[in-house]
Amino acid sequence: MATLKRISVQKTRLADEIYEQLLIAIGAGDIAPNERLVQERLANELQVSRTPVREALLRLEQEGVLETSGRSGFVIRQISNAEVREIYQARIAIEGFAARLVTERNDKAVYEQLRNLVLQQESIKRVDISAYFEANRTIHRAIVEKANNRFLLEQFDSIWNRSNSFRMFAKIDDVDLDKSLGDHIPLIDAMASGNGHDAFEAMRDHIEGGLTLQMDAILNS
Amino acid sequence: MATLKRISVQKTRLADEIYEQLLIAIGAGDIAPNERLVQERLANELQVSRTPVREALLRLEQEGVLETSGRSGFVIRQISNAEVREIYQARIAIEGFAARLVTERNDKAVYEQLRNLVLQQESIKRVDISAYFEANRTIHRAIVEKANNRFLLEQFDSIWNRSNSFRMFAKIDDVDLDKSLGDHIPLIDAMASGNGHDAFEAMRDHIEGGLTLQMDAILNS
DNA sequence: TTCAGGAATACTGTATACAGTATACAACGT
DNA sequence: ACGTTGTATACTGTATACAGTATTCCTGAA
Repeated sequence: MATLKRISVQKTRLADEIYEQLLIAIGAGDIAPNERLVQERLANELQVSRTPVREALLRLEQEGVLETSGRSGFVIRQISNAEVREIYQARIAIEGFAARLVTERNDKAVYEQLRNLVLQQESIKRVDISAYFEANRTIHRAIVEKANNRFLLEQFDSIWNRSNSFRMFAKIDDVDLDKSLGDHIPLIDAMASGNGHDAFEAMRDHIEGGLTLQMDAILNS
Repeated sequence: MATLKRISVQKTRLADEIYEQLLIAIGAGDIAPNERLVQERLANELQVSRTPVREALLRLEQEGVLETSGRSGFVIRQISNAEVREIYQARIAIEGFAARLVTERNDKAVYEQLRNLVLQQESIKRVDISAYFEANRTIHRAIVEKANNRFLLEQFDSIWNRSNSFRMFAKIDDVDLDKSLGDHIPLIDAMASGNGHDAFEAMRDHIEGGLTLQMDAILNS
């Protein structure tokens, strides 16, 4: 008998779907910063019981997206300015080293794929902040993916999920975001130059540029 | 009226305690690699209900320590050789950059504190692998702590928890572990020399030395 | 002995029930 | 109006109940 493919079993837990939905809702700003996420209310809205809702909320709490507000439910965790700086710094550690690893692979095909992706993402219509955010995330994630290290990728996702919930770019002017998004080709070029250290420093400069924009926007708002 | 201290509220969830216990038990090797962790059995042993046990297991699954084994409970997730390499590589990203940050702070007092800690940890009686592991973890964690970045520290913990559950050093000879533990003072010296890049590379060399020991041990066993 | 088939079971995932405590509210006195 | 006290409520955390499916075990035929 021919070996048959296992039919997709969708061994999916409700908790996972709820987790995803909440993350998206938070990123889209559909949940107000002070809104209380109450298990029973969410369960009613989603037409499930409290159990999977609770599991999703606990996971988001664990990941630093939500925090428990005593006996009044969960709330989106607010990030201080100091934490914003630390997030960008941690990104340098991960994405900078990923850029170095990619460079040390020295595979021309990889650079071409990255360049194509950047061009494609830069050309999308950016109607809102979320679109900017996703384009940026897609580009940076692709670089980390090319480093072939699932732990670096995991940590990338972990840190970006938090930025997502903070709606990191919400305060930056469109014109600056546009400029920042256009900064990616030089980054790939630096990687393609072949020196791992230069690649790291290029990523570092790029991310620090983003941090500067972010902090200026916060201070001017 | 005198201001009274808030009595310790211990707003602790059972799930958190169970999580800690399981992590310790796994690290100590008290749970066999193929042992099935069944919710109801654990609940009976711990004299609690399935709910907090399940929450702890789900968290450990999420963190990559356990994996679900279909309808036969949870099992310790085995790590492939490729993943071992990736773990060490991710450590270079995080701990290397942390070393650079510490060096760029250029605070003499910090180096002294680190040196004292290293001397203290190197002198402990090492009765078993776990003691080695913890001494090593303590030293490296202290360095990351000095970088003053809670996200780097979080990622450090995340990755070391996995190593712990993998019983990372279990196969390495005592004599090699001894030598490796003695390698930390030169590392601090390199940081104290004041150049951030050198600090990064020193940490990189140090961690890659550990990787070599690890891989040799695996291949010879 | 080995394999197929089917019943029993073991375990998960989800729903519901219960207990306890912080929070909100209302009533009262000042 | 304002604060204080008692009471109701809302919400969490934990326990238990239920449903469904993979896994195991047993039986019997080849």
